[in-house]
Amino acid sequence: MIEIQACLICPFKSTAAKVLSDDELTLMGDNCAQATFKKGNTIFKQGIFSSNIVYLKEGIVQMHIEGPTNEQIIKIAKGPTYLGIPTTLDEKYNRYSATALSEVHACFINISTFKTFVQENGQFAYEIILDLCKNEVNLFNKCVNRVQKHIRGRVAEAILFFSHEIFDSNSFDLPLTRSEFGNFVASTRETISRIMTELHTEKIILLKGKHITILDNKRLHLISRSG
Amino acid sequence: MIEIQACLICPFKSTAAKVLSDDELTLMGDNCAQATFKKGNTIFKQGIFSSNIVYLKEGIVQMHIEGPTNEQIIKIAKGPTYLGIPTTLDEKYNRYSATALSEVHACFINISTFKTFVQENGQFAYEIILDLCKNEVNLFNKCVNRVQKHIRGRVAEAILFFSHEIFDSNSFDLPLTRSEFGNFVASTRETISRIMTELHTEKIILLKGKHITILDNKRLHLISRSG
DNA sequence: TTACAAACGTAATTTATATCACATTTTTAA
DNA sequence: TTAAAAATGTGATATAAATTACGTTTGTAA
Repeated sequence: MIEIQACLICPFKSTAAKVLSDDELTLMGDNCAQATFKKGNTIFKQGIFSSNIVYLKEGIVQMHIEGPTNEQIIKIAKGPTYLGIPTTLDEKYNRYSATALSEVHACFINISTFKTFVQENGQFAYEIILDLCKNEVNLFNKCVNRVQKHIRGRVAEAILFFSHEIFDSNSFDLPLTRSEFGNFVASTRETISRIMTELHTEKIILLKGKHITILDNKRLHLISRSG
Repeated sequence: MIEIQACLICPFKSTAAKVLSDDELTLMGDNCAQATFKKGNTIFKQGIFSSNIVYLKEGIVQMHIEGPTNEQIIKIAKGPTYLGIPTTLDEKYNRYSATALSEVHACFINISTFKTFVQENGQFAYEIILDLCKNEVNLFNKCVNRVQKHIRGRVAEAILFFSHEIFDSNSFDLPLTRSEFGNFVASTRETISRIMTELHTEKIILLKGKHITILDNKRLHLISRSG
C-alpha cells in the first residue's frame, strides 16, 4: 500500500523537517511515498540498490547486517526517526537491512530531493548532522558495553533499553524471540532463557512469556552498570 | 605550540574544506589554531568542555572512551580526517578522548565558524554528512566483527587494518603496546602475545618486537574472514 | 481437534579465552 | 652504568558462556 504523502501537514515531522519551508515540504511530499509494513516485513534489504532515504514515522524496527558467521542485529529503533541515511547516502546499495518489529509506517524520500534540502537549507543539514553525531556517540557506548559487560549486565541493559527508549513503560511485550534477543545482546537463546528466569526468580522482573514487567528498577540498573 | 593557520593554502584540506570558497577558507584560517602533539599526548579528553571541531591534519590517533570497567579504544584514525565532530557538535563536553599515537598536527576549528559553513555552504554540509555516514557504516561492521569473530580473526583483522588503512604497507611498527592492542581487539595482553607468536611461527607474519611484516597476505585474510 | 513446527526451558558438557603466576626482555630515569 | 619500571612471553588454571541434548509449551495450519 503506497500513497503520496502530504509532508506539509504530517504530524510526525523530524526535527530536521520542521525547519523546512512550506514550499520545501510540498516538494518533499511530491517526492515521497509512504508504505505500511506488518511485523516481520522487510523494509529494506542489505545489498539491494536504493534511491530513497527511509524515514520511520511510526513503529519499531530492527536493523541487521550480515556478519562473518550470521545475521546480526545492530540496532533497534522507534519512530519517528530516519532509518537509512548512512546506508543510502554513502553507497548506492544498502549496507544493512531493516525489518519491522511492529506495524510500521515509513516514508521513502527521493534521495536527490533530500540532497537538495541538505544543500540548500543549512539548518536542515545541521539537524541531520546532529542526528548522525548522536547516533555515532550512542554506537560508541553500545560497543564498549558489549565488550566490557557480562551477559547479565547486557541483558539488564537491553531490558532497560526497551523500557526507556522503546516503550516508555516498565511493562511491555518484548518484540523479539529469545533467539533474537540473544542475538541483539551478542549471546544465545539458552543463556537469555537462564538469565531471564534468574531475574524473575530474584523478583527483579516479572516474566510471563514475552511480557516483561520491571519490578526492581534500582537493582536492574545496578546489574546493568556493574555488568 | 599554537599558531594561526592559513587554511587557504593548506595542503591537507578535507574533502569538505575543498568546496569552501577562498573567503570562507580565509575566515576558517582566522578561527582556527594548529597544535602539535607528541606520541602519548592527549588531544582532547572525555568530559571536558569543548568549543572546537578537531581536524587531524597528519598523524595517527586513538579514540577511547570510559567503559563500565576500564578505558576502551573505540577507533584508530589517520590524518587527514575530522576527529571530533560527534563529540563536539552533539554535546557541550567531549564524549570520548583522543590521544596521539604518533607525532600529530591537528587544527582546532572554532565550532561556531564550522557551524556557519554547514549552514551556509550546502556542499560543505553534504560532504560532512557523507563522512559521518561512512563512519557509521564502518562502525556497524566493526561491531559485528567484534561480536562474531574469534580473537585470532580479530587480531588478523587488526593487523590488516594497520597495514591497509594506516601505513599503506605490509611492513610497519605497531604504534600500540601488546596491552593496548589487546584492548583494541577486545582481548588481553597475554592472548595477543600468544596469537602473535602463533602467526609468526606459522610464517604468516614476521614479528620483531613492535615491528610487523606481513608474509602471507592470503592466509592472513583467510584467518580474518573465517574468524 | 489434531498434527506439526516453532519457540522455549533447563541440565550436562565443552571450550575459548581470561586470569594468574612468574621469568625474561626492553625502556626509562637517576 | 646501574637500578627501577614497564613491557613482553609463556605455561598452568579458572571460568563465563557456548554448545549439546532433550523435554515442554505455544502457536498455527490442516
